[in-house]
Parts: sequence; C-alpha cells; structure tokens
Amino acid sequence: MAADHSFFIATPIFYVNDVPHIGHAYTEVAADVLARWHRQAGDDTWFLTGTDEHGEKILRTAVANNTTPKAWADDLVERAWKPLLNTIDIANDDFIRTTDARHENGVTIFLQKLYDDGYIYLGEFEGYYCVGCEEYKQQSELVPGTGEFEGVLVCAIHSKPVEILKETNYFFRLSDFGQKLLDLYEADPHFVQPESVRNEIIQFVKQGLRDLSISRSSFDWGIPIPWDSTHVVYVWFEALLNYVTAIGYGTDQVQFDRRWPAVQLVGKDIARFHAVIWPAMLMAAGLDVPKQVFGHGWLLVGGEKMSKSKLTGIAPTEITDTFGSDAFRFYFLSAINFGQDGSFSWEDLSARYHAELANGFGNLASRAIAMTVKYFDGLVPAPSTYTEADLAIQRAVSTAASGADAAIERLAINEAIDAIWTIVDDLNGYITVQEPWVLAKSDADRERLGTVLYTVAEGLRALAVLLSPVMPRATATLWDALGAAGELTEQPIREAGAWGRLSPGSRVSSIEPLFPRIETAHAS
RNA sequence: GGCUGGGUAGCUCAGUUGGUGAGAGCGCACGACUCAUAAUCGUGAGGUCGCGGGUUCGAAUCCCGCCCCAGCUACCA
Repeated sequence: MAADHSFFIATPIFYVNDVPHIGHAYTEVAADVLARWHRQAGDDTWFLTGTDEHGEKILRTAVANNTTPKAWADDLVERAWKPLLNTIDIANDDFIRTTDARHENGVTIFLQKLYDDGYIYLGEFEGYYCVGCEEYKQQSELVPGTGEFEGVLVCAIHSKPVEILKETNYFFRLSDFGQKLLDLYEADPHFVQPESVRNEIIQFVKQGLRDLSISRSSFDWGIPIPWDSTHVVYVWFEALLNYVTAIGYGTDQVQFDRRWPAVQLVGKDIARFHAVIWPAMLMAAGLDVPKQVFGHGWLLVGGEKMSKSKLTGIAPTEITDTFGSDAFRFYFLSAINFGQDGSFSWEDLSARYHAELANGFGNLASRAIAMTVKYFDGLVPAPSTYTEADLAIQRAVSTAASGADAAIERLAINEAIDAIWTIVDDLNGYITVQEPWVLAKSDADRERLGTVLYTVAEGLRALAVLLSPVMPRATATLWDALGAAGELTEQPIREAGAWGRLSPGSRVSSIEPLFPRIETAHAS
C-alpha cells in the first residue's frame, strides 16, 4: 500500500495505430495538470503514460507497409506519440511501451501466477467470424440475410454469411468476480466516477459476467503465454497490465509499494475495461485495485463524438500552432466539466481565448506590470496600511487557493480553474475601482498607490503559482516578469493563498502580451 | 427493446436534501474610465426551466406517462 503522500496517476496507453487527436490530448492534459498540481504540492507524484503496441491489427498494418510490427511501432512512437506529449507540454515521469522488456516480464509473471492459482483455464471460444472483416462478430452486429442468404444471419458490413468458428483459447475466470466487483462499487462509491459512468458499470456487472478469452493462437505478435508458447496474450488483457509492470510489478517490490494504487483517467468508452476487467485481474492476483477509475467525457464536435471516420478528428497541433499549448490546456480543462461530454468549436475556443486569456489574465498582467514600471521604475512597492478593499483581495486569493485545491482533490479540474479565475476578475475590478493612474497624479497618494500596486502584484504572484500546473509556459514568463524569487514549479501550491510572499523591491520587467490577440479567425 | 445520461436565456452551461420574483460566462445594447493586448469596470434587455398530468401551502427540483438527442448493450482498441 502506497504512503499517504503518494500520488500515482496513469492514462490509458495509446494504441500506436491510431492517429493522435485532441481526444487523446485531452486525457493527457487532464492527467498532467493533476500530476503537476500534486508535484507542486510536494506529494510523491508519478505520472505514467505510454503506448500499446501488440495485437493483430498492428501486425497487419505493419505487414501491409512491408515492415515488421516492432519497427512499425518504433516509428509511430517516435513520430507520432512522443511528439504529441511535447506538443501539449506533458511532464510525464515515465513512458512505458508494451514491447518493453519490463512489461513483457511483468505480464509473464502475472499470468503465471493467475494460472498457478487457477484463474486461467483452457477452453473453447466459439464465435461468428466474418471472413471479409477478418474478425469475430457479436450477434448484435449481424443482420438477417436477404436474397440467396434469406434465413441466415449475415455480416452487416459485407452482407455475407458468417462462419461459426471454434478456437481453443485460455480463459480468465472473470465470472468469479461479479459479486466482488459489486461489493467494491458499493463499499467505495469513489472507485468509479463520475456517477453516470458508475451507474453504467454497475448495471453492466449486474447483468452477469462471462469468462474472458485472453489468448490468441492465430498470430504471434504479442507476449507468449508462459506455459504454452503457441498462444499470445490477448492485447487488451496484456495492455491493462502496463499500469503495474511500469512500476516494478514482480521485479521491484519497493517501487511498486511506493506507487500503487493509481488514480486512473480514462475515456468513458473504455471505462468498462478499467472498472470491471482490470480490478478483477488485480483481485485475482491478490493486488489492490486502483484508487479510482475516472471516466471523463468526450469531446463533441458539431454535437457528435469526434471521430476519424466522420472526419471530425482534430490534430492537437492544429490548435497549438495558432493558440499555443497553454491555451489548449486551459481551454479544454476550463470550458468542459471534467466527466461530462463537452462541445468543441473553433468559435468557442477563439472566444474564450480572447475573453479569458487575452483580455482577462494576459491584460491584467500587462497593465499591472506597466504601471509598476511607470510609477515605481519597475520595483515592486512596499504596501502600507491595508484598506478593506485590499483585505477583500487577500481573502479572495486565500479562498480561491483553498477552493482550487479542494476541487483538484475531487478531480473537478474545471471548478479548480473557476475558483482561481475569481482572482483574475477581482483584480481587474480592483484596479478599476482603485484607479492607480489617478493616485499617481498626487504625491500625497504615493503610499496608497504603492499598496494598490503591491496588492495587484502579489495577486499575480498567487495566480502564477496556482495556474502553473495548467499553463506552465505563460506562468513561467509571468513569474520571471514579476521578479519573483526561486523556481515557479517549486512554489508550494497549497500555500499559494498565503499573503505577502512576493518581496517588495522585486524587479519587474516588461513583457510581450502573455496571450496576444489572434486576428485570423480559424473558420470551422 | 433494455440500460445510462441529457433536453434551463441567441450560444456553452450551473442549478445542493422541493421554498424570498430562475442563475453564470460569452454575445448584444447603453454608460463610465484610460494603467493595459481597441483591453477594463458598471447597468440593462433576453427564458412557456422538452410536453402533459399528479403530489404539495409551494416544483426546473419529487411521482406517472409521452416526445426528442447521445451513448452503452463485452473480447477492434
């Protein structure tokens, strides 16, 4: 069992055959913000992501491209997936590939243990196989045939009869775990979140679970079953194990104990694998289940789930090239209620970018720094007597900081940003009411002017610290511009709300707009 | 068909265990200000809370029925 201050977060690993789109990036960015937050809070943080590289589909693609599956995967990892993490400034601690030796070893150990303990048996898998699709079909995917195939079930895609194939496979006794899983969901309501996903999962498990076929013998691109080399492990079963093989399962008990269990972020479409099959596997192996499986919502484009086949897939670079990675991160995490589906549109992105980042936060930084330079030669003035208006700002900062931390604890990332954003709005209002440009006209108001500008600068200091996990680039620029001491990412985030950490006398320097206006509207 | 969500201002969405005249942001209109990225601040207009019943002193919020949208209904991942 990991210590209390341990925070291990993992995303699903990317199937290398996919093309990176903003849905993948969304999960990564969310995990990254949580990881950065905890890291900056001093928690023993570990953020894992990686790639899923086995399976028949990848083998076929590789062959079709006249190469080997490993070479194909190597290429995609370097050309597509690691660059994705770069594009959106992901600070992961580890990157596991299912072709890593550590993963293959861990999977082997895990399987052998389950086999030895009687959770795996040799059985017969029977299914409807469509030759055209080259895959098994569910009954729900079949339709009644017409014409010469009248009276038989045919593949909905090829309209030809399917064959009933039998295959001898190894099976995992998933059916043993139905009640144990239901007990788990009942005992720990937070295990699967949000509620909508939890309800789906519970409903699914209540219908009864079937044993799971976990091996394939018709191809060999996978990890061999340890006791029967004519089979390889079914890719899903194997891929799930990355979460433990990456932290030393079976080989490094110290590391494993330090990290596990994880908080796992997944798209709600794969919540079932992570909230049903995965915990059952762990229970079978005598390991703790994940701390939490959180199924976030989808990004909707034009009211529908974004998809490659409908050409609504958007590459992250399309957004970051114009708006930057900070805006990408901010937009998806602030505009969308984490856990619910969210609508994406270029108009909305552009509107929020300008209203909140350019006009709100960016302009606040600009006007504050400009006045400090103009009225105090760039040296942060010392505050004198605080008035009620100043104290109100101090309370707002404190409330925002504690509210944000509480929200992060619930994985309510958008609420955390909302809480922090009250500082932006309050400071802009404060400046307008205090009218420092008026105070600057009279020597008698010199002290008051100093107090006002210190209050604004100190508020910006808190904003930089609190927003650092969300927008690491802009906040680093702001931090430097404020002349604040130390590394921004080392500022304890749970103390960000404490007043007075920015030293008077700090040298402020002018900067280019943090978020410049973007005139060329991206047509949708 | 079954299951899970959702249907609240032009748009995107909040609305705890039912209770002062239904909210926010954006957009729009008007006004204030000028430190700032033609930015900021204030005020205002704008809603049959999907439809119909019911419970209640009182329902967007509970119950019943119906309509519409999305997703799931296990071995592609």
